[in-house]
Amino acid sequence: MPELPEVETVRRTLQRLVAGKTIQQVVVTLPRIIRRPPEPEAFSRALEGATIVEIGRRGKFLKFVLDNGLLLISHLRMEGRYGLYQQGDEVEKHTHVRFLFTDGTELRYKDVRQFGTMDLFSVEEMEHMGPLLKLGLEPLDEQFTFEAFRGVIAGKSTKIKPLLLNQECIAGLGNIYVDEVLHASGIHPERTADKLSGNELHRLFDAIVATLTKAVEAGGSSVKSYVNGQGEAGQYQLQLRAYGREGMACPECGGEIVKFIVGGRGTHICPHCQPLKKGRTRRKPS
DNA sequence: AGAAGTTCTCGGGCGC
DNA sequence: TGCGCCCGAGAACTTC
Repeated sequence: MPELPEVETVRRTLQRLVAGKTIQQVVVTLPRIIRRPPEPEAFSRALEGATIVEIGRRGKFLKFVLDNGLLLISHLRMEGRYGLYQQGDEVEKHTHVRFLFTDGTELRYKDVRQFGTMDLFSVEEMEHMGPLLKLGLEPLDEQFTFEAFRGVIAGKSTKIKPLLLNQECIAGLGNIYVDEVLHASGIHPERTADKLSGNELHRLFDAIVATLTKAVEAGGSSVKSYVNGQGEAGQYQLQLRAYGREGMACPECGGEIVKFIVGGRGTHICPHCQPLKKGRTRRKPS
C-alpha cells in the first residue's frame, strides 16, 4: 500500500495524535515485526518511559523521534497501519505492536500481511547504519532539483519503471505513483533510462513533483486497505489516470488502458500516449 | 486462482 | 575462470 503520499499522510496524522505522549508500556505480539534489537523484550524496555518528540519521514519510512536519544524507524510495507485507541478498547485482529501511553490512550500497529518492520537506533547509530542510509533523493524536498534528478537517472541502461521504483535512486515512489507519473509524462515504462530525451526527463521530473504533491494534498490513495492514522481513507484514488484502470478510457486520449507486467510488477499504460517507440504525441501533465 | 500498494535474497546470464 | 552487475523469480503472509 503505502507510498510517499500515504506515509506522509500517516506522519501528519500521528504528529497530531501522539507527539508529546509518553510511552508507559510496549506490547509486542508478533516478534517478527521487530528487527532491531533482535529481542522484542529489549525493544519494549528501551521505549518504556520515553516521550515521543515528533514524527518524521524519509522515503516510505516513518521516524519516531524520542526524548531518550532513540529513533524508531517503521516501515509499513504493504498493509501496515497505525491507529490511536483507548486502553481497554477491544484489540482487533492483526494487531501486532501496542504502545501504551501514560494518558490512557495507546498507539496500535496492525498489519494483515505481517510484512512491516520496526528498527530501533540511537541517533548516533543512525549516522552510519540502518535502512535510511541507502535511500536516494527525497522527491518533495528542496534538494530535489532537475539536475539532481538527472544525476541519478542519466547513464542507467535499465528500464525506467524499475529505476523509478528503486528506493536508492528516488525514495518514496511505488507502483501506483510510478504508473501515474509515467502516464502523465507520456513515457513507456520499458523505455531505457539513458535513451530518454532531455525533454522527456523534464516532463518526468515535473510529473513526479506534481503527482506526489497533489496526492499528499488529497491524503494519499486508498486502493484497497490504506487508511491514515485515524482510520480515514485517502482521496487521490479518485484522480488516478492509469493505475488500476485496465480496460477503461485514458483520460487524455480516450484510448484503452492496458495492463501487463514490467519488472514483475503490474503495470498500467495508455499505449497511445506512452508509445514504446518514436512518434509520440503528448502534452505536459495537467 | 491469482494478485495485492514492498523489499530482500538468490541464482543465472552476460560482459570484461 | 573469476568478478561484478543486472534481472527475474521466489520469498515473506493474509485476504479477497
